[in-house]
Amino acid sequence: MTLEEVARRAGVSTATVSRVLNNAGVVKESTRRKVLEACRELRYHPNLHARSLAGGKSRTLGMIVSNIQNPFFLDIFCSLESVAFQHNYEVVVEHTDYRPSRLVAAVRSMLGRRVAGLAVIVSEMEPSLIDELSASNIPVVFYDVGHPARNITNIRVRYEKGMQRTVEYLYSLGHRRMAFVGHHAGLDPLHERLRAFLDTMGRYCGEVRYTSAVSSDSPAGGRQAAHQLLASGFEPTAILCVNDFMALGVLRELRERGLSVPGDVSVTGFDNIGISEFTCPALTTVNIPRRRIGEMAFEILVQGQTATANADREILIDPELVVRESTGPAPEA
Amino acid sequence: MTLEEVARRAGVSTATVSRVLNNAGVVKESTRRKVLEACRELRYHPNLHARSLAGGKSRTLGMIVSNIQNPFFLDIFCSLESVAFQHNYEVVVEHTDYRPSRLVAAVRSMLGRRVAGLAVIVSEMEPSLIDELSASNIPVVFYDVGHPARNITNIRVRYEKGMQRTVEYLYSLGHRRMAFVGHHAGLDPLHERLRAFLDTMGRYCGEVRYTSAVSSDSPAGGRQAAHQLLASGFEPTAILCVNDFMALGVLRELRERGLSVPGDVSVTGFDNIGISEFTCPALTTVNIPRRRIGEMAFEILVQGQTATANADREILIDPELVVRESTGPAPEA
DNA sequence: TTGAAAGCGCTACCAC
DNA sequence: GTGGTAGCGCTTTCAA
Repeated sequence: MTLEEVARRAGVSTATVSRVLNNAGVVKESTRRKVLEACRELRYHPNLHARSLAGGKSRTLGMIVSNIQNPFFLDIFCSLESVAFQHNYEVVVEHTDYRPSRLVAAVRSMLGRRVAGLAVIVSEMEPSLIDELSASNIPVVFYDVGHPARNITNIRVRYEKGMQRTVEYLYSLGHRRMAFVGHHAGLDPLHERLRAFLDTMGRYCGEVRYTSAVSSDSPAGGRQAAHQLLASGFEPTAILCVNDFMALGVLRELRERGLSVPGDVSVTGFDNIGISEFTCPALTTVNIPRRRIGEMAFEILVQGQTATANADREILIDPELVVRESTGPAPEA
Repeated sequence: MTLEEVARRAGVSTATVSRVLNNAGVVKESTRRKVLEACRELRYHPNLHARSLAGGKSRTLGMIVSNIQNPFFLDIFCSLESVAFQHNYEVVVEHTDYRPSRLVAAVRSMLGRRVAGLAVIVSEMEPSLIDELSASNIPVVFYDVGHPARNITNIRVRYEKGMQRTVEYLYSLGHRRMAFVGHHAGLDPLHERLRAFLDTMGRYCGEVRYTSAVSSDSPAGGRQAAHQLLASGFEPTAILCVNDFMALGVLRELRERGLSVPGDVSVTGFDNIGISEFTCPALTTVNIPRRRIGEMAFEILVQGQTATANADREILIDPELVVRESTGPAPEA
């Protein structure tokens, strides 16, 4: 089914059909009606590839995330998608499973689609990408990774701040043995969270003992990490998780072991995903404004042509601690 | 950046560049190298729209879901995506927010993309769609809704079975006051779950009292529904949720109210999503094999050309009860 | 208000 | 092995 067949059926030219379908130019009401009817009868669906090719422009945004199963990423996607939808854009999402090679492939694929803008919300990185993207000339938003450039805006969260506040808070509650649960040790931005943890620990040198464990980014991973942690004999009074998703599993493992939270062990997450409020006990965490990040991404990608000052090319977010029920005084305090 | 520029730079024809890029036909190793280098230097990314247009075929599958935030849908997407990826296909996903109008738009959009196959995993429906899709001639898989047709395969879960087993199980534990928590009362397949509940209730006529509440498909919705339920004065000893996602909220509300699960109230979900195992207490639910559904969808869409018998066009899944910790004897039993 | 026709960037077929 | 070239289905001037 093509434009031409519709045109023939309606007894007009393809140009006219195109005008009708795009509400462009002026078309006599009667012909418009004829065209629309022909479309219906023929069950015509315009070929979007042809449209993009001919039109040269695109109303599609791309988004790449590390792990779409983690609500943190999913929420940002939904937020972006929602604003985009309101503005008559669509967004296609791809995920990398934290693998740099898949990141590269995903970026290529997005560039091949000629997306109008690309949001890269990932934890892994491949240095060559920033050159490739910067050369591509399409608006790009990086979250967590990458560097600002002509067409690249950076959004990053000050993890150190969040981590620091969390540690200070726990310290003030008397905790002196803390453990960090993370995932994918090799990745930079995650390393950043771990480093933030270690740095903060450094300040209490001697005073606070600590360790860390690593597994996959999932509740099951969190559970496994907690298991490992507990089996090691190190008896933390507080476990800080790299994110809420893993914290779910940590909570579960603790319960399984008969340890009460926060009675025996305090637990903190990071991100403040929706379900962190529905865990038992409700999770103390660090809020990252995912909705806002999605909205910002849209603004930057679509309306960002205005702001060209490189000064605006880096956006910093200060996360804030959200105290709920999973943290309390250290047992021995 | 176009094929032609690459060809010029490499000193060959566009045909040759195309061959190299698609590993098609035979190309001398030296020219192949030249072409590849030109691509690299020029940072060339083939225009996928042009490719689809010219090639006529597509390695993209489409998937439409009602609520991508609900892990049930997300899991099926991930499963499909994963098999697809292994076979060098991609899948684009769109979500409808349970709105028939968005379903129609999503289908149109997918048809416009000329996807190689379409999986429609939704709870809402628009009757005209099945005609439209059946005319489109692309392989389609419907889950829960729609009817089999020449190019349409149906996967459906026998909710009645799952619901029935759940009710029987609860009944055997002494429960005589049950409540159903659902969402989007108007939708057919959901109605189906509710009806399954009501039907089963009917069997115990007089013996079991029951009611139901409705809210949005989210933990917050579940919480609200539970709130409403409890405020009504009806004191259920068991709450059956339309899915696990909402059950999360129900569990939370109960805890908030100081009601113990399963001591005071038993709770069941449906779907057996990953986190249902991580709730507190772990959720008794009905398993729906999401991974398998995603895999089946792929097989049907991509390899399904073989099976043409209409007999194969409907696949039934019997869900099974997974008993965990959120259910127990009725308090007064 | 409408039509003719020149591309958009690529694939695929047919020559050489 | 490689090049020429006719489309793929649509948008978009430019004329009429």
